[in-house]
Amino acid sequence: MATKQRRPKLDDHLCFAIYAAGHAFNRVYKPLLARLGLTYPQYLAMLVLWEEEDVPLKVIGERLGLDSGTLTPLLKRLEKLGLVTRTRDAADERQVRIGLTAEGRALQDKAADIPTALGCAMGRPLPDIARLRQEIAALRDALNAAAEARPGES
Amino acid sequence: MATKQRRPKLDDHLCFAIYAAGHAFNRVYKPLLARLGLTYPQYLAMLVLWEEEDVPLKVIGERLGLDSGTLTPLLKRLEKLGLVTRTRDAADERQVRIGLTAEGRALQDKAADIPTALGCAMGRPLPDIARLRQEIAALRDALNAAAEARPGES
DNA sequence: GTTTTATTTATTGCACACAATCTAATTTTG
DNA sequence: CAAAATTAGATTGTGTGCAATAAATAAAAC
Repeated sequence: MATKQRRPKLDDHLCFAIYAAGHAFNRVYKPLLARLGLTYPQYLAMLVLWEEEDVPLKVIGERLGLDSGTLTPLLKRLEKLGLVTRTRDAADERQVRIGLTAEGRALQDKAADIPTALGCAMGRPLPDIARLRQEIAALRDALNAAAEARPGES
Repeated sequence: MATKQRRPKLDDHLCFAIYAAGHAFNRVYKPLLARLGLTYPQYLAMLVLWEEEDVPLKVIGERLGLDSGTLTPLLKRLEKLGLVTRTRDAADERQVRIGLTAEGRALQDKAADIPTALGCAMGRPLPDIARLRQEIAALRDALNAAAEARPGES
């Protein structure tokens, strides 16, 4: 009687918990990132580039799970902000390689305190966070595999 | 040396795990909801209304964590689909009460198999899911409290 | 070497998501 | 009761997200 619920309510849904947590993260990040002039997805793109510069757009898309319809305008905005460069690859002119400007590289230092601020906002011990992150990553992989395998089969 | 990492990489971020898991959920839901003619946020709004009809827009906003700028057009689309009604409250004309049409109520049956499909896609035992959901809900509350308390303080 | 096929990016259109602003209606205050 | 403050929605503008399409280039097949 506790389980076997026919019509799950909104708050029983794991998907909604994730959805709402994503919004909550955004609310915490927004004022912190506003000082850098970045949105959250732009910050994620910068995280990729701070790990490795001069990568094709496609690689950023694979890392973030976003396609060119999202990334093309996003990266153009970062270019307009003077943080990244967009250049056609000379060897394969289909590819657009995304590089960092000096200003884009320098921004990493200004962003250095953000992870600390987020750690405080989450208010839980680090090992807890790490475990949760792994569980959610595994969940994401299972969902992506299911979406890939049977798109819409019930 | 294992901890105390100065510059966390993308995949170390819990926020990114949540962000990517949200996209993954959406990819699984999309083909399932397409058969009902709904998007995922529209489905969430219907979940609220299936719990309680004839509620003000504001109540839906509080349950989902969305504001009128998002909900007004979303509910107008649901109205155009013939699933909900939007009527000014006679007692307080500032409020728009959202009700269900017969068709909107009937849609609940057509959506009955979706939670099962999602359970399969997640591929983990139910108690596992429930615990994860609670942990993420607690995280969301902590983040929202932090965003509320100090908007942008580092 | 030319035709076909596949890959990569860009573009367009639709639907969120949220800040800021506006309007109308209600409640509070004096 | 009248003025001020609050509240509920709507509107506008910016920025994702993704499907579908187009365009350009490279690789493969013949």
